[in-house]
Amino acid sequence: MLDIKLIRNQTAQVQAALGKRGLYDLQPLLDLDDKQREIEKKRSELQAQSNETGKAVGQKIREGADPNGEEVKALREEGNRVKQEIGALEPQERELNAQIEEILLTLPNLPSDSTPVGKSEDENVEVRRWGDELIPSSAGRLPHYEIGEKLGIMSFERSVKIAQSRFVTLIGAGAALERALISFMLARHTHEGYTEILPPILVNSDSMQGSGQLPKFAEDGFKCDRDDLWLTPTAEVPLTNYHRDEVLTDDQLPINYCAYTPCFRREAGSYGRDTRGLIRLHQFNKVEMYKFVHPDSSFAELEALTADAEDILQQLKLPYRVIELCTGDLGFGSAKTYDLEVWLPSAEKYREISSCSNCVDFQGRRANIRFKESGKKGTQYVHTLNGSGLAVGRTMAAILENYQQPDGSVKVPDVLQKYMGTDTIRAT
RNA sequence: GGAGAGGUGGCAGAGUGGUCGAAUGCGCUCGACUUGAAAUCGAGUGUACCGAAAGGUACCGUGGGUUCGAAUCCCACCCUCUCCGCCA
Repeated sequence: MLDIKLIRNQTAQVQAALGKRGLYDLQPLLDLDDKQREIEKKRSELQAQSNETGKAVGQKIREGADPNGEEVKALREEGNRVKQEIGALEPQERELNAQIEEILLTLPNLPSDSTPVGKSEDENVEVRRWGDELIPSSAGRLPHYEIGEKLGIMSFERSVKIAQSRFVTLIGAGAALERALISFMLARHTHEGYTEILPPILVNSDSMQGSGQLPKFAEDGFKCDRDDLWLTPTAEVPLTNYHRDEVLTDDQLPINYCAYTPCFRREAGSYGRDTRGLIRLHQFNKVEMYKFVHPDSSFAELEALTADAEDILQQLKLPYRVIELCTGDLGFGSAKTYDLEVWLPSAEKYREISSCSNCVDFQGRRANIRFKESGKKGTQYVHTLNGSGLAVGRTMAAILENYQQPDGSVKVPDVLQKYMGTDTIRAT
């Protein structure tokens, strides 16, 4: 959520920054804000008057005036009159506040100054590449889902029977590889100072709003209607809301969390795309990293977070590149985002496997997460960052394709062998 | 699912219609004492909104209601805890 004060006082700058993402007209919001403040001012003056009257009644009675006498009665009537005036203003103010809130909740974050300006993903900027020399020749490379089915370690057909399309069932070494990846990633992150969290993966609507999925992206989520609970689309949701409505102290920051969770997404609007394989499923596993940090350090923390995600790919020896998203492709809550894209030989393409974002104070304001700086008055909103470290299914896909061998087997990456108890996956 | 208890400031815990944003204790900050620390003593210490400021307003789980006036009374809802049932 954007700061209404910022919008009010620096309208031109905010308008320009939003303009880089698309078209947003702030004028209706500003008009509502003007009206709201005018009414609030009036109402609070009347309220003061009413408080005075109330006090006067108490005063008189304590001084021995007849509670039913003329003097007190006159004051009561005065009180009633003021109360009526207030009663007329209150619904107006409530309505205005609701409208303002509604607009604020649908405005995306401002892109950072350093974010490249562009309309679509075509204008994203490649920042760096790693592991070019590891890219295998693509001759004879099968797509991961064919490898998986040949090895007997994944089944899409049976998953349709159990659930529907866009689900996978992993079998034997496939299940073990998924589990190995989760363990490996968590071990790496906890070793580097991230505290492991295993949160609820059903979350309420307040949580979905706090991290930015609601109200705008209700279509994308799976919901349990009877309970007002949603299946988490990402661990970012429970992790953000873990500290919702809290006031932290500056010596607690930065807070680093990592979490493994299943993630659930409808993937509405992508019906024709990635219909086969592990790339786009309704349910997938992800290890997420999340930071609550001091505003002064959030952009440096984004570099660190991205490096933490990259380290997983480097340890797995998977070639990848780092993309900085342009303003037109930036996520709703993000001010600056790096995507990590891993090389998929069968497609001869890089595919997104991680997204690392600095949301600055956007989620902090939505979820009301503040911190107190010792020696300073008042509170400030924390800055939050999130990054996949990594999407597990896509990592599995990348391993199967990059590590496949001429005989049809798949070599297990060195760092995973101790988790798998084997160095090769073969058809059984 | 059934029965009961309860939700007050960073924490603990008073407060059952008026001067209560809220006693007291702990914690925290500053000061005094001390070589330093502890202990002790003194002062201070919530958040948000409006306002240039003075100041004003709101907030005692949430939302309504009664009243000139509500933490306190009434209604609804939410949540937590205990016991019973069920259950991995």
